[in-house]
Amino acid sequence: MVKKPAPDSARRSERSRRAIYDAALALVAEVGYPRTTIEGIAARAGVGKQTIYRWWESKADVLLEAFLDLSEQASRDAGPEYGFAIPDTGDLAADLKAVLRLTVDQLGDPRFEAPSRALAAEGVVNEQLGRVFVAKLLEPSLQLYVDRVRAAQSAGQVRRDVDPRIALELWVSPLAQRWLQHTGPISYDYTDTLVEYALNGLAPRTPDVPSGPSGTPEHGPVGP
Amino acid sequence: MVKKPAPDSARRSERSRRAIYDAALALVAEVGYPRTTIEGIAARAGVGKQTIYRWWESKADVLLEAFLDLSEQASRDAGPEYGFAIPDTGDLAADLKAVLRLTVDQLGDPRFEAPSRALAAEGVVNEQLGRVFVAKLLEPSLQLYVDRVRAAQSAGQVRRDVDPRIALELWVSPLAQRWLQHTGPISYDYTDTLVEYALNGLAPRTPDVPSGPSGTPEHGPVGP
Amino acid sequence: MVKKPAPDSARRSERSRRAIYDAALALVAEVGYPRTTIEGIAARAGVGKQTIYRWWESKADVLLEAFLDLSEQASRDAGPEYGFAIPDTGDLAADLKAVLRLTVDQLGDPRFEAPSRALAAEGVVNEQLGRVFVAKLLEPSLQLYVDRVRAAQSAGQVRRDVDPRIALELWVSPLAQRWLQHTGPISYDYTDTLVEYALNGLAPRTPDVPSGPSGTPEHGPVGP
Amino acid sequence: MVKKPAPDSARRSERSRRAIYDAALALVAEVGYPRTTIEGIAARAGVGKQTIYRWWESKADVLLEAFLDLSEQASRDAGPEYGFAIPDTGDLAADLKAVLRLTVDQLGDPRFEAPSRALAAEGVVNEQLGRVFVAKLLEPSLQLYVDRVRAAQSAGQVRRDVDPRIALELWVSPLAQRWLQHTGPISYDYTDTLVEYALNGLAPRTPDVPSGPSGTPEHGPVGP
DNA sequence: TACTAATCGAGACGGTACGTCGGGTCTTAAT
DNA sequence: ATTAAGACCCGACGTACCGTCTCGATTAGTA
Repeated sequence: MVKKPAPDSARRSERSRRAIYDAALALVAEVGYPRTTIEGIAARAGVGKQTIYRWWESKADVLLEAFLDLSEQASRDAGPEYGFAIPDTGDLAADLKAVLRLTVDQLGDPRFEAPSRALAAEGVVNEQLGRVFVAKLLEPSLQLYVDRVRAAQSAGQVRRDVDPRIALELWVSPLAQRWLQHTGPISYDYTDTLVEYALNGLAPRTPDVPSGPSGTPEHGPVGP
Repeated sequence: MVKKPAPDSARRSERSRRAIYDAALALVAEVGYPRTTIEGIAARAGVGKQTIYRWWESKADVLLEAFLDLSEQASRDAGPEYGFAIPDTGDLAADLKAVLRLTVDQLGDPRFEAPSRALAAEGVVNEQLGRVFVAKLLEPSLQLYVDRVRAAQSAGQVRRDVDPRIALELWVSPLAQRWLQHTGPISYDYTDTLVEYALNGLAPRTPDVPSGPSGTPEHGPVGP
Repeated sequence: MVKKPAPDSARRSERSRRAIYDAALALVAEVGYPRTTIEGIAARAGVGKQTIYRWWESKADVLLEAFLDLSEQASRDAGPEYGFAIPDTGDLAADLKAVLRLTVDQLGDPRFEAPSRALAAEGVVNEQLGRVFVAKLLEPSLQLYVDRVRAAQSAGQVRRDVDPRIALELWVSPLAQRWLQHTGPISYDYTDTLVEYALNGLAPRTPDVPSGPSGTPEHGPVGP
Repeated sequence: MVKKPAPDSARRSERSRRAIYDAALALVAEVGYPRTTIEGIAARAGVGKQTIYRWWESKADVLLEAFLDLSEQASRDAGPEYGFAIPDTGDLAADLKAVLRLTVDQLGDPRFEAPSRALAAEGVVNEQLGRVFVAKLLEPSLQLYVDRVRAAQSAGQVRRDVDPRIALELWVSPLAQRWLQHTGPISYDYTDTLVEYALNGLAPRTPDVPSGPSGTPEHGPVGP
C-alpha cells in the first residue's frame, strides 16, 4: 500500500503507529470524516506529520488500516480460536435471521458506524480504496454466507443450481443499502422478512394440489 | 436550506444558475468530486463565488441540484407525456429483467456515473443530503417497482402478503451495492438471475410431481 | 468633483445627502476610517449604494464633503457674522498664543479628530484629495495668520522682509506635525514656546545695552 | 508584535524575508500603497501568504520593516564608520542649510517617496504604527539636530534657555508639512529662509546701530 | 392634475482580496 | 535512520466590499 522508496519498516515506531490509529478513529468518531485532517491526527497522536506521510498515502489509507486493525482486534477478542462463523443448526432461515440480527445491532454501534461509513463513502468514489475495503473487510464476512449456503445446498434446503455468492446478496444488499443510503429503517422484522422472501421467493408456491389454476404460468417454464 | 437573510429569489439570475449547473457537472465528470471546488465552479461558470454561496450551502448541495435538474431534463426529453414507467406485459419476470437491463446500461453511462457516485458517497456520510438524494432521485424510481409489484399481486403472480417496498430491494439493492461498492461485476446475466432468485426463492420448489425436474433448468449454474 | 454624465442635481434628495454625511462622520468616529465602508455608510444612512456612487467618486470624497459641511456648520454656529479671525490686541505674541491654545483644544476634540486625521492621512497619499483638503480647509485658516502677520508688519513688530506665509509655518507646522505624526506632546506651554522662539529667534539677542528692555524676560527658561 | 503561538524565529527563512521586503517596496513604488496587497506581495516574492501572516501583523507592518531595512542598508552603504551626522563648521546656519538641502533632495527621491508617504499616512491614522515609525525612523534623525543645536549653545550661537528638541521643529516641521500635506512648494530657497527665520526670529532686531536698518547683518556670525 | 422621467432604496451580480486552514514537502535537532 | 516539530509554498475556503447593474416605488418638475 506504500509506494514511495520504501522506508525501513524495521525501524518503524510501533508506538507512533498505534497512536495514529487511535487518533484517527477517535477523530472520525468525534468530528466526522471530512473534518478529520492529517494535521489533526498528527497533533492528537503527538506525532510529526511526516511520520504519517511516510507510511501512508492518504487520510483514507490511514483510516482504512486503523479500521482493519480495530476489526482484527475485535475478532481476536470475540472468537479466540475461530474467526466468526454462521451457525448451522440445520434450519437455514433461522440461522440467517440470527446472524442478521447481530448485524443490525452492529450497524448501530457508534464505535463502528463513523469509520465504516467514512470508508464506504470513500470507496464509492475512490475505486482503488473501495476494492481494498471490500476485499479486506466485506468479502471475508460474505464468504461465511457462501459457506453456509453451500451447506444448505448439501442438505437439500437450497437448490443446487443457485449461485451462493449471488444468493447472499438477496438479504445482505438490501440491509446494506438501507444502512448506507438511509433508504429505509432497519429492524429485526425487516431482516427476518428479507430472509423469508429470499428463501421462498415472491411468487406463490405452486399449490401442491394440481387443481390450482392460478400459479405463475406466465414466467419461465417453471416445472413441466 | 438557506439561513442568511433570505435573498430575493425573484431577482435571481437564471443565466448564472444554469452556468453553475453546467460547470459543476462538467467538473465532476472531468476531475472528480473531491477535486471539484467551489472556486473552480465559479470560475468555469464565469460567476462570482458569492453567487454560489448565496444560493447553496455546500458543494454537495450545488451538485445535487445540478443533478436533479439534469435528471428532470432527461426525463422530460425521454418521456414527453409519461415520466418513465415499468412496462406491464403480464410477465413480471420479463418486465423486471428488461428494466434492469436498462438500469445496467445507465449505470455505465459516464454522463451520470460521476455525479451520481459523488452524491451517493456524500449521502453516505451526510445524512441530511442523503435523505434528499434518496427522496428526490431514488424513491421516485423505486415507486415504479412498487406499482409494478402491486399489479403483479392483483394478477396473482406475487403473493398478496408480500410488501412491495421490501420486495423490490431483492433485485434493486444487490445491483446497487455491486455498483456502489464495487463488490462484483454487473451484467445482464446477473440482473436476470437476481430476478429469478427473487421471484422463485432459493428453496427448492415443493416437488409437486415426484418426477418433476423442477428448478430453473434454463439458466444453468449462473455465477462466476 | 463629480465627473460622470452629471445627474440632475435639481432632483437630488437633500434628505439622503444629509443622512450620508451623518453616517459617514459617525462611522469614521466609531470604527475608524479604514473600516468605514461605502456599504456601511449606505446601510447606516438607509440609502442605496448607488445613491452614493452617483454623487461621489470615492469614500474619501464623501468624507471630505461631510467634513467640509461639518466645518461650515460649526463656523456658522460659532461666529454668526464673521468667520473666525485672529484678534489683534497689538501684542502679536499674545494674540498668537491665544489662538494656538484654542487650536490645541480643537485638536483634542474627538468630534473633529477622527475625520480630520482620516482626511489628512488620505491626503498624504492621494495628492488630488490632499490638495482639495488643503485648499478648502487648511488654507483659509492659515490666511488668517497671514493677515495678522501683515498687520504686525505694519505695526513694526515684524520685519518687513519676512514672508508671512512662511512665517506662520514656524508655529503652525510644529504643532501640526506633533499632532499628525505623534512626534511629541501638545500643550499650551509648547505652543507658547513656539511663538516665542519664532518671534525672537534662537540666536542670542545682541546685548545692545546691558540694561536692554527688549528680550523676552517674561517667559524664563522654557521647556523641559 | 506577534500573538499566535510564537513561531520559531531561528528557523525563519532569510530568503523569504528579503524577497518579501523587495516585493513590498517594489509594489508600493509601482502601484501605490492602497493597491499593494498582501496577496500581491506574496505572489511577487514567490512566497506563501501564510509566510507573511506568520511574521507580520499587517501590510503596514511589512512595509515598515521593509523600509527600516532599506534605511539601514542605505545608511550602512553611505557612511561606513559613522551613521550620519550634521556637520559642524562653526556656522550653525550654514550647516543647517546644507543638511536641509540634502533633505529636500531626498524627499524628491522616488525610491523613498512612495514608501515613506505610505508609512507616514498610515501612522497618522494608526497611532501604534505611527509611534514605531517615529521612534525608529524619525527621531534618530532629529536627534542629530538636537546634538548640533547643543553644540551651538556651547559655542554661544544659540541661547542656553532654548530647548533643542523644540528648536529643531522650527525648520523641520515646516518642511515636513509642506511635503506631507502638499501645502506648498519645496526648494532650497525655502529651507534657507526657514533657517534664517528660525535663528533670527521674525521680530526686528533691536537696531544696535541706529543707522543700519536694512541689509541682512542679522544672521551672519552671530555673537559679538 | 396628471404625466413622465429621474432618483431613490434595495440588493444581486462579477470580481478582488482578505485572513485561515490544511495539504504535502522539506529542514532541523534529538533519540 | 527515524522521529517530533514546524516552516515553507500552495490552493481553497467562506466572507467582506468593491463598483456596476437591474428592479419597482417614490417624487419632482412639466405638460
